[in-house]
Amino acid sequence: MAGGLNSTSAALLGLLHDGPLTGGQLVAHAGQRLGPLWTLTRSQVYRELPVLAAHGYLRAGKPGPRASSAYTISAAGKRAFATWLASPLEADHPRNPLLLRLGFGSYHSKTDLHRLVDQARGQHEASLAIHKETVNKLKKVDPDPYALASAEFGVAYEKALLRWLETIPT
Amino acid sequence: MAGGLNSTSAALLGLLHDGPLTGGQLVAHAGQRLGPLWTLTRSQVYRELPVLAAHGYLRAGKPGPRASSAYTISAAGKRAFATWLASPLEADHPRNPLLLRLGFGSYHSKTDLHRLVDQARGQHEASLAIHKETVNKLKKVDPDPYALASAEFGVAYEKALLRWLETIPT
DNA sequence: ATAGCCATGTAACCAGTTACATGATTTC
DNA sequence: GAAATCATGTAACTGGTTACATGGCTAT
Repeated sequence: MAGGLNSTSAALLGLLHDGPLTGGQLVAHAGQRLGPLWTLTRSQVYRELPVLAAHGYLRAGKPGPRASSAYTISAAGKRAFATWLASPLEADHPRNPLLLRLGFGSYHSKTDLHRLVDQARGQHEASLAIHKETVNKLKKVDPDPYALASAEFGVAYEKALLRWLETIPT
Repeated sequence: MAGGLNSTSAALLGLLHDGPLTGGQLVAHAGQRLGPLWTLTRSQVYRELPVLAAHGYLRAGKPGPRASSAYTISAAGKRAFATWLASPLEADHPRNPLLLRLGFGSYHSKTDLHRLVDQARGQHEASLAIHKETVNKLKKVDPDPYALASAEFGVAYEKALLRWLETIPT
């Protein structure tokens, strides 16, 4: 972490801009605020927190119940986060299990291929519904236009995938 | 690997259906045939090959230059691959660095936000061009409709993303 | 024949997932 | 106040990336 933050750490620092949080609270906030856009597991959070503290980006408060302490972001932490925000965008490497299977399409039996497409359709229709709901909720409640844009990406992605799905030769 | 194959191993077994290949050749074939649909590094290949051999899915030939031997898929290997093909589709968990940054959109300066969007546009226009070219090549040369469908997914994905990009509030 | 280059294989590292142990809290 | 449940923190493991060492090939 000499040069820059990894995405997980950056996400944590970002979340802590709104005030001190404990590990558990961070996990919860990440789930809500970053939601399906970027996942973050408990293990990752608890692994990164001490590292960030060691770098002086965070300061741990007094341990509460279960040795859980709230972490506060420092000035250095805010600086590191700002640097990350301005740093070059990492490449997007989508890795879709459906595509791998489809790459071997000619080895599939007709039935297996149909099942594969059906499964994919089911999964992505479900995701589409979730993203649509998120969009609707945000439109009513939250004024942050970027959270809305992210959710709309989800909708666009799922729609594009579903449309493409129907073009697969059977 | 008691129950099923992981995606990497499955990809290797799939590639070996066309005949014995060495580690290096497998890497090359993966790059060509699976291309951007599913990446596979040398390290992964060399790690999985002995494991697959130990399971009896592959049989190593006589070592050639540089201790590289061609691996042949066994009947058990073909069975394992067929089982994998028919097994339930894993979920698709896209994880897009752009979305994470955008999730913190309100912390961006206007200039940084513009730069972010510009970078993303550049990256995805480049990807779109590559996928389009792949589609064109395949249309002329390769008769496999599934390879074509995969490449067309690439095009659809990039187009959807680029269209969405322009809707981001500046 | 040698120098430089490329391909091959290895190893160390980092990120992400799953599964577990145990401390707190609620409920009866 | 005991039992069941839930949240918290840890640890082990798997998958993926990066960086390195060295064998073999090519060109002069």
